[in-house]
Amino acid sequence: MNKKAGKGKNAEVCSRSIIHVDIVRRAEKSLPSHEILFDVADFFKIFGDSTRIKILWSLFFSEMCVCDMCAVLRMEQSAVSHQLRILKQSRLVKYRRDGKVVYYSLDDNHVKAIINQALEHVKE
Amino acid sequence: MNKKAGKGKNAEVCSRSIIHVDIVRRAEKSLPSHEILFDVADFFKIFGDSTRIKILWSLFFSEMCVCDMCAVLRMEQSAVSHQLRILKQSRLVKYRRDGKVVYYSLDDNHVKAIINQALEHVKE
DNA sequence: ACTATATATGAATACATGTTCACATGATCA
DNA sequence: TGATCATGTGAACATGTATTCATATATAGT
Repeated sequence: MNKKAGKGKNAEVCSRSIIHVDIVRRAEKSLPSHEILFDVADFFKIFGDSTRIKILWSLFFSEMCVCDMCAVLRMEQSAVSHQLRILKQSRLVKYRRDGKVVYYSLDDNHVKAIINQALEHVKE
Repeated sequence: MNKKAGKGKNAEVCSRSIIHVDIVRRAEKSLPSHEILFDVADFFKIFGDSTRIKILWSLFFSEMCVCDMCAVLRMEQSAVSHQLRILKQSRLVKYRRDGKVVYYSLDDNHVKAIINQALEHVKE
């Protein structure tokens, strides 16, 4: 079947004759490393959940305790805490403790701009 | 155990006494509708996969056929086609057919800006 | 020390999603 | 029409992820 046998896992996925070599080369050269592209995707993944979007949006105005967030989101405290942990690990939010209450706030200036950009896009 | 039994599914998740009512009200008022927030999250979800990021990035320079993309991404044609379908449905890419070959290109001016913004963030 | 309260977290569950495989579709050419 | 090639797509599979439940931790007050 395959005339170009012997190449093993590097076998081309379709006949090379139609490939535009210059375009492929240029794209390959310009692509950032796998690690960076992975990090970029992971960064977007954080915003890819409406619960986290709501949390971030709520923090646009002021810091907020977990209990307040549960009220705004109408979600269980546990679910909110789990999402806050993800946002914390991503350095998008920071927190301070005051007695039993933990207050969260934005830890990144670009969050608002990024979300608004997407919002504009969604609104057509 | 629960002194406030009888409230069923609407039971508050923590004692109301510590809630900052004004802050909660303001956040509630400012939050866009569930549908919009869902769409925003879905929009980010598209960018939350490194394969799709690579595809979009490759299209920064020129249109490209599926076969070229497979070469750039070193992935199977089927996997690339599946991702192209998602990008197509999201109106981020468009395509034209030329004989057997299908050429894809960006269909949204903001894609480059959005990805670059994330890239800057990732690079610290 | 004991109780109450606010938050965090591990495990379980249900659901979403990316890739592969096998095959279908659509186009060109003999 | 039959063969070949580029691409599309449904199903299966594996993996990832958001929420819930139960429980742990941390702090304050008695």
